[in-house]
Amino acid sequence: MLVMTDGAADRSPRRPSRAGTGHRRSTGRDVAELAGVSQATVSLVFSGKTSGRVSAEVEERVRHAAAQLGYRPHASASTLRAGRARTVGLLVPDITNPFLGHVLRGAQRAGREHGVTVALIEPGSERNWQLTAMNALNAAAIDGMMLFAIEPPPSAAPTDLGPTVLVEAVAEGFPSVLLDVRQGTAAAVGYLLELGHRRIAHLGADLPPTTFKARASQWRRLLRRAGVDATEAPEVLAAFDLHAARGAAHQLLSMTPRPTALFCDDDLLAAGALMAAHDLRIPVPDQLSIMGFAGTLLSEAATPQLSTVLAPAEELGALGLRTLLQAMDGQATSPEPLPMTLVPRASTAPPRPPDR
Amino acid sequence: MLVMTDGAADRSPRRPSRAGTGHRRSTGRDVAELAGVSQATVSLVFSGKTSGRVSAEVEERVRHAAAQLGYRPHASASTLRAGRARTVGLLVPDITNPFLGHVLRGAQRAGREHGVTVALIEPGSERNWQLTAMNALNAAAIDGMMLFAIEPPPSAAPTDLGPTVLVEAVAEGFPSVLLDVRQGTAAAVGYLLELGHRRIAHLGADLPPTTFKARASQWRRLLRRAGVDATEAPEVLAAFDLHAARGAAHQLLSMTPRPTALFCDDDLLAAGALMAAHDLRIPVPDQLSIMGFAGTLLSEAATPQLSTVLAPAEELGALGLRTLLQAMDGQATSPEPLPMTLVPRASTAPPRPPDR
DNA sequence: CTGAAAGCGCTTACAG
DNA sequence: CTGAAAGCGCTTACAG
Repeated sequence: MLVMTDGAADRSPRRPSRAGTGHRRSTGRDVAELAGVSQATVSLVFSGKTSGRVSAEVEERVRHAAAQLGYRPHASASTLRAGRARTVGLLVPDITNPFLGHVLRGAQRAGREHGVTVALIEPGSERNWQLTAMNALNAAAIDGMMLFAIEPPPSAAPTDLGPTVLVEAVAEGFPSVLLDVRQGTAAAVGYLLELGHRRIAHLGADLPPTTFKARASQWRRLLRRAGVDATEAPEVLAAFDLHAARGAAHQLLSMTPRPTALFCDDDLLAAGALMAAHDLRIPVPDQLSIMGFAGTLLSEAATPQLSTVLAPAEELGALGLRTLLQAMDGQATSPEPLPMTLVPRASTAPPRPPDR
Repeated sequence: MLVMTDGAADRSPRRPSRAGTGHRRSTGRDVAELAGVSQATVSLVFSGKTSGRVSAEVEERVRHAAAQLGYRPHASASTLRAGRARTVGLLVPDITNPFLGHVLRGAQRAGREHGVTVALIEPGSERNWQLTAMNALNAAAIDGMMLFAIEPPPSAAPTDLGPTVLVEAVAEGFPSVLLDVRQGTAAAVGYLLELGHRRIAHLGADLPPTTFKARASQWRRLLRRAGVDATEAPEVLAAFDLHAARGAAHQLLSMTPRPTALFCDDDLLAAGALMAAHDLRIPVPDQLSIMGFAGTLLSEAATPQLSTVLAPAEELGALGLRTLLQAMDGQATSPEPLPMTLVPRASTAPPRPPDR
């Protein structure tokens, strides 16, 4: 049996080493020695700045030596010297949001192409996200950040925060990356209208980001244009969780005359509405159509499967990252909003004429 | 309008500065100057090593000066000098797994107490997770890692990888943090038996981690002990996604005699089973009981809501982190597995006597 | 095309 | 209880 001593021998003042692993990390100097070049050349090779500086033959020698030693540049040394971390933060209000995984994945994939790492940050217990963000920025742990469905307070000027891009949120002076929620809402509500529904109620999310306001106003506009009166098409807002949505849907479904369709701000809310319909023994889609929004796993897993409007989540994350990279270069421009796709499934059908 | 120039003036060779923010980050030296102490004292204050080294009065002065300047220690400088990143990696096979958000949250909260950050790493496009992990470790970006539901290949010795803890996975020589899956399975299957079911089929996940094997063997053991023959209680394995689960459940539900209950390895698989029951017009729970496993959002959002066994996800993450911290100190011990909790909901009921 | 050297902002053993 | 100084491993302008 091998007993790993970590003690006396390792306590030399100037030579900190990774605990427990036994072997010392190799450095650029080690690689340089083995390859017979200077340490600067090694650095050039690993930062991809060889063109016109290092010959192909020397580069090959360096890479070979590095592979032999299992060398990777020390991220912190590089950050410290170069003044950038090549890491950006993705600040989210709730890590457990099912949509998020795909946004993060898209951002990470796009980041990988540019040598940038995406760190997921949930402000959580700290007082507020702005503090968290400033801390990360001041600690030089990140070079910039994406705020997902969080709006900066009006007091926060873009220059206070360092390079920042809003994803599914809007604020004066910040570049935004958005879904085309108006078009998505038009697709969803238009589809319900085409099926023959008129009493299309709205189960909305009671959250500040404008992405939700846009759904509401567009829904209202389309119904008005179709000649549906506001009294026929009620609206209830719910907190962004299953149980609040279930309660709000109960309200909507107790109205007389009862809505024949529910347009929900998110799949999560639609899942809550499905629970309410089940509670009240209202068959879906025979007596009630339910439309989700987002196209998460939840819309597929629901019974019946939810008709929804699919958001290109990975693309949103990737576009967010690319826009942030531009903002870090001082070129902050908001790209075109990303189109959404209607996905008709089993939770929607033409309205049935009332039985009585 | 303010035009932010980033150019000439900033191009001095020795003085890299954060782009676009206008103001230079303040350093420990700035704080020291303002507080009238040495830079070393500032460092002592911020690394919490003041006791018996810095007087309360001086500490207060330093903190005040730091607050005025908005100072935060430079994370990379600290990492470089101290030889540890105070960051650990959480390696996961699939970022979008709904269970994961809670595990990560638990790990992050526990980490915060120890000044440790948890970075979420999805190996994704890279060749394999081991490469990703070694890269992160070699780049000194992380000090250790948790592998969530991933088993290291038999060839990987614990010493190759640096400090590593397995979460919901087991391998020779690595400390493991586990759910008490045997107890959870006993709760689930015991509950179905008590309801009066005998033909309890198993819809299993076709994945390597032993956590799944444990469910299968425990299910089989309990049925055998209850006198239920293997032919009465069939088993089908499915890939870990909704559609595979749906297909596998179709298989189980086409058998004669049909199982009266399905014990599923995860809520996701149970949701697929629910879809299959719906496809086949088998009412749940009247003609078929379905048990999930995990207690994710999916089990709540399903219609009917899924009876399940709740895994303490946040606690699992927190315990994983604490165990990793111990492993980094050379004290690698596997804690007791975490108990799971039966949550009876609407997808289970006593079996109905066959109609014919 | 390559090398020598400065210095990023910290931490820490040591001297006082 | 406090300060001066070394050095972690890089990147980069400059000299050759």
